[in-house]
Amino acid sequence: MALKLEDQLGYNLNRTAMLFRRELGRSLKPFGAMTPEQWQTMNTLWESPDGLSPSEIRDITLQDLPSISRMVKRMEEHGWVERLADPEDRRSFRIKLTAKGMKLEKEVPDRLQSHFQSILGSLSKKEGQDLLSSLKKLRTALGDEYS
Amino acid sequence: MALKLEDQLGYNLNRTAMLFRRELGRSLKPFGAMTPEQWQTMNTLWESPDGLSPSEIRDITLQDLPSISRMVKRMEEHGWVERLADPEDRRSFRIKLTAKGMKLEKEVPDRLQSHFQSILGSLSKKEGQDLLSSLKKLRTALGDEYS
DNA sequence: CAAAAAAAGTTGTCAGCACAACTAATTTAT
DNA sequence: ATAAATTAGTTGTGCTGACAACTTTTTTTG
Repeated sequence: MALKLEDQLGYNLNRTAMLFRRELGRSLKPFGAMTPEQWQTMNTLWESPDGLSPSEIRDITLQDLPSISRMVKRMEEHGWVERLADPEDRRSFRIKLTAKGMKLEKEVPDRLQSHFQSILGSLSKKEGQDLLSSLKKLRTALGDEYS
Repeated sequence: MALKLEDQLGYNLNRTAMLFRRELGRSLKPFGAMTPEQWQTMNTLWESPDGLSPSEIRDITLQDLPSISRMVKRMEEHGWVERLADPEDRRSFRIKLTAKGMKLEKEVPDRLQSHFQSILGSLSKKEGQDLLSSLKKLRTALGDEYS
């Protein structure tokens, strides 16, 4: 190919995301076997007092429904969430945090945030903004529609 | 959190990479059930006439050795590659393309390349360069050392 | 209103990531 | 030179991504 692998966007995008996920997973290890995907889901739930349906989680996190279905089962077993019937649609249900799940919000993110901020701190403010803007453009080109 | 999810770098990075991989997988579908990871591996092999060891593939693609071990088995079954003893190190071996595997280089990438170039074309030349540069900085911050 | 189409989840299967535990071979140290 | 440490790869397990097939419920059509 014309371009060296090291200078291809797709390669760097994928590699950076993999490293990021790996680092997140390892940082999460001390906190009760929470996976990156579970952490992402917990994050969305911490911001959603009314709970979320599996479909809503899918739209936010891009996980597929089968994975969410099985992940929620595990999160229930951990006691972080519970499934409540959706009064409006009997096909669906609401996933809501338990008291235990809510407590995790205070315990987990603090150290994580400082850790990842130091990583993102390797970029200047402008670089960060430009990166964000470019990623959003790529998302649009990849057919991702967002608000 | 202070930042909306939609404006977090990690979120956008992960989401863009997932969309990219998904799109690649779907584009690859017509070509004999090749997965994105297998395609990435084939790409490195097309540029390595002497073959690669599993460890070398790991360094290039960031896949882990267990996955590579099992992936190579499948690629052998497809008849794309073969495993040859490494005369220098009996623990290792060389993975080399078969004639069938080499032929795939001409058949697959053409349409793929134009497809993904149109996606990457949503960024200007400068945006692409800046994106690349920022991703490399993040890689470094994430402990990835590269030439 | 009844039939058809669409949507929400679940389950099964295959592929990949991460990690642990293991074997075999090579390198380093004593 | 032998013992210890390291390296290369494999196998097993749990979790996730993608897709197909399926059930149940809701929405749309005729």
